[in-house]
Amino acid sequence: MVSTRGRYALRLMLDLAEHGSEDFVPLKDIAERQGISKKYLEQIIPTLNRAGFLQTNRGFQGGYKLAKNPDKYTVGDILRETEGGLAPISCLEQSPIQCPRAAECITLPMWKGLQDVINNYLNGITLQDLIDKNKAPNGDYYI
Amino acid sequence: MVSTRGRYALRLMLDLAEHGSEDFVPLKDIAERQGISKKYLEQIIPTLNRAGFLQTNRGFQGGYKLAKNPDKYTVGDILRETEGGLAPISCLEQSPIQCPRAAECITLPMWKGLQDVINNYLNGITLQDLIDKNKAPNGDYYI
DNA sequence: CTATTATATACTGATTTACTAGGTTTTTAC
DNA sequence: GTAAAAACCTAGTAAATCAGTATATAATAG
Repeated sequence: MVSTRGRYALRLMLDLAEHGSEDFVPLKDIAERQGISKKYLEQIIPTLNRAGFLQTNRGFQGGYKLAKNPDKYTVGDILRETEGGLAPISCLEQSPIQCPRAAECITLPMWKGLQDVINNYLNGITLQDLIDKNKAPNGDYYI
Repeated sequence: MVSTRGRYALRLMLDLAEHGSEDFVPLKDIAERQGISKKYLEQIIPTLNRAGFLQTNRGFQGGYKLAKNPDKYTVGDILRETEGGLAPISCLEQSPIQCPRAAECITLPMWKGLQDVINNYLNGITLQDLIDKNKAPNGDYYI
């Protein structure tokens, strides 16, 4: 289950993709448009920033803009960064796997398969894809 | 992220599939074989029971057995029951969706697609499939 | 009757989630 | 050079969830 952290980060990035082509966009504006607490976004954005996703300017008329074009960011990129990974079970959080049962675990390959299915899906969708809704008029994002 | 509840439930069901063809299997045995606290399994098993997955007998030589053959239970069935659903975000937990933003939400179809991808994958794997590891010799469970 | 099992309910410590609060630093307009 | 606007930093907190324990009751086989 992805938390508000990841979901808000995605909406923040989408907001920048839609509104921040030239000027820097202050967090205040994003918070208002998206209906999310600015204080909470302030806490989420350093993760995006440290990942090199953003350009920032401080002070008057400062704010944020995307470092690259919207088609260069996948949903998978953003969620992995802000959620701290997308492992479906805790065993798969570290690699190599620490669990002493790993060698004989009958369910492990199934979980790995699930992880692959999730990552493949999310890596196939960019911010630009989400904006160009016509790419999938019936809401069908299957790969 | 699926919790120990769902993972232990799956291992419990697999243990029954492997060891409980004729006799009733007591929880004590499952707990020992799987290295899981019996007390914790006692708390998880009523969910499986209420879902009609099990046959039970109390008292001496009592225990549990599967109500149907292992190929009749998918991983999706078991996880949805014990985890209380497999929605990737809280918005998708109820249907119809309650979120007032749903109509204009640009990310919602993407999340629905993720939910479908997850469910399709997990609905395609039965307990029997997990036991017959040779079905996927390289651990490749893709559909 | 007794040992063995399931079943039911309540409790608990630790962690995570979703925030809020308060402050400091940097930049710009005037 | 001052005021305002913004990013940036750190801490706190109420509620929920997680991962179990603990205790008691009910049914069954022999």
